[in-house]
Amino acid sequence: MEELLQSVKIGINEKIYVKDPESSDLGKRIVQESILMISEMGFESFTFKKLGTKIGSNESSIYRYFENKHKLLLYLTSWYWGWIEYRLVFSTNSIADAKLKLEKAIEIVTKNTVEDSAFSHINEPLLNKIVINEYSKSYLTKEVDTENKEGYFGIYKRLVNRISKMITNVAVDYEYPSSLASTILEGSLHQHFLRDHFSSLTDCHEDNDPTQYFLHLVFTILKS
Amino acid sequence: MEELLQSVKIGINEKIYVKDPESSDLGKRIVQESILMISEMGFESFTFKKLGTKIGSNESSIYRYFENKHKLLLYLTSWYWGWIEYRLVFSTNSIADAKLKLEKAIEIVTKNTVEDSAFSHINEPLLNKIVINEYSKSYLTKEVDTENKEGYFGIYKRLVNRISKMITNVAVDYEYPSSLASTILEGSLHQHFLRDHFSSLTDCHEDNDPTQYFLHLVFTILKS
DNA sequence: GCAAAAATAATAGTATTACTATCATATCAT
DNA sequence: ATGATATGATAGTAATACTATTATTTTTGC
Repeated sequence: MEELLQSVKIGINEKIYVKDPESSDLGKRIVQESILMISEMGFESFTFKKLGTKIGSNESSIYRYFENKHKLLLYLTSWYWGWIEYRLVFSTNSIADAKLKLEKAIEIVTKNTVEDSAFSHINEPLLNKIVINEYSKSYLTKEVDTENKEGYFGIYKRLVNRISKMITNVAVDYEYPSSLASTILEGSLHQHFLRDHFSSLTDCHEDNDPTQYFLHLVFTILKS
Repeated sequence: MEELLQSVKIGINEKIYVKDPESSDLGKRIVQESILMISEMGFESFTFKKLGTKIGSNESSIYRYFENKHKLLLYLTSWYWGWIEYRLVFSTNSIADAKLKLEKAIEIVTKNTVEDSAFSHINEPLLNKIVINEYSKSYLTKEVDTENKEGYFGIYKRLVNRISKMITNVAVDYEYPSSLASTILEGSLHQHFLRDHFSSLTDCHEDNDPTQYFLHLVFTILKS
């Protein structure tokens, strides 16, 4: 299993990058360091110039991998969702019972992220922080529709649809499986954010985490 | 009632602006035109220079009202939530039944916005678009915690808490009233966004709007 | 082991942004 | 009429988000 995982590569829409960062050492350093920098200083303060200095490389070299920092964010978040999807498929595949399957899926999607040794240059917990703090910015733009047509959000959409189908498998008559699936994904990021910055707006704290909240919410709805 | 409304002013944290835009003609034009421009071109493309040109005024004059465009966004979104809160309090005040009260609140908070003649320089439907597309950007920053301490998000927090209390009044034993309230507010904006740009990720379309989805969701949960 | 190709680095330059500062002019209140 | 306040015009700055060009390394194919 460990060995199997080591050969897995998260497949990302090739239009998102100019040159595949997985294909070279510099590329991997760009990805690795950008995760550290963005999680530390936030997406707006992050620049290719700063990243170049940090990795001892040149600004112009980074542009050979990504057109701009928006594309880099799309790359990082796509990778994250691809990784979540992979883990979701992997862990739910063998579960026959629809309810248990959905339960597992919700756990994977809403739990706080732990490190995965299979991808050594990627710090998953920090990437998770980035997704919580920055993911919305990748689609709340004037270019969403064109970028969506280009398939830049493909992995995320596939993930929502997987969960939507799992919901339908638990309750065929439920009228809002896609809305509920997207609420789980987006809402979970939001609850994590509230826990960190607006604790009075959430009941998710130490024991009561977003996973508990959404498990209760989803299964109460689908029971009826 | 019409006359009563005409004298209402949405109270916004004074630290958000340098000079109250409601206090002058130029200020009102700044607010009025910025709503049109931001909703049309998006927040990132919008600049004070462009706004100055549009209203036949000077960039430097706009800086006398708002420190920067981030503060202007805080102002506009605070106004929006203040206006929603006002309408929510106004229309639920006379309702004695807790369930009907919450139902009304959810309607006000999740429905698509219609124009309000009481505030002539503010185009509420366009402001609603701005909130859907840009609100997250106002708090997904490195400065959230300091700005939160300054009270910049006070109106929004009060609104979430009002709904949270209404939830508790319907179901005392429900464990996640604040999380559910924040899910309704944030989730509703998200479902509106998905309807406009990622229709495959939502079941909210013409007839099935976010209001229906959340009414069903909330009352199913609180029933049990 | 060497030449060609590919990758990376260095440098310079551009338009735009997000301001700040200063000074001039217009309006308004007493 | 005077002084205060609001607004406008102009200029300037540092940083950003790039593009373009040329130089230097590194890789690779034979």
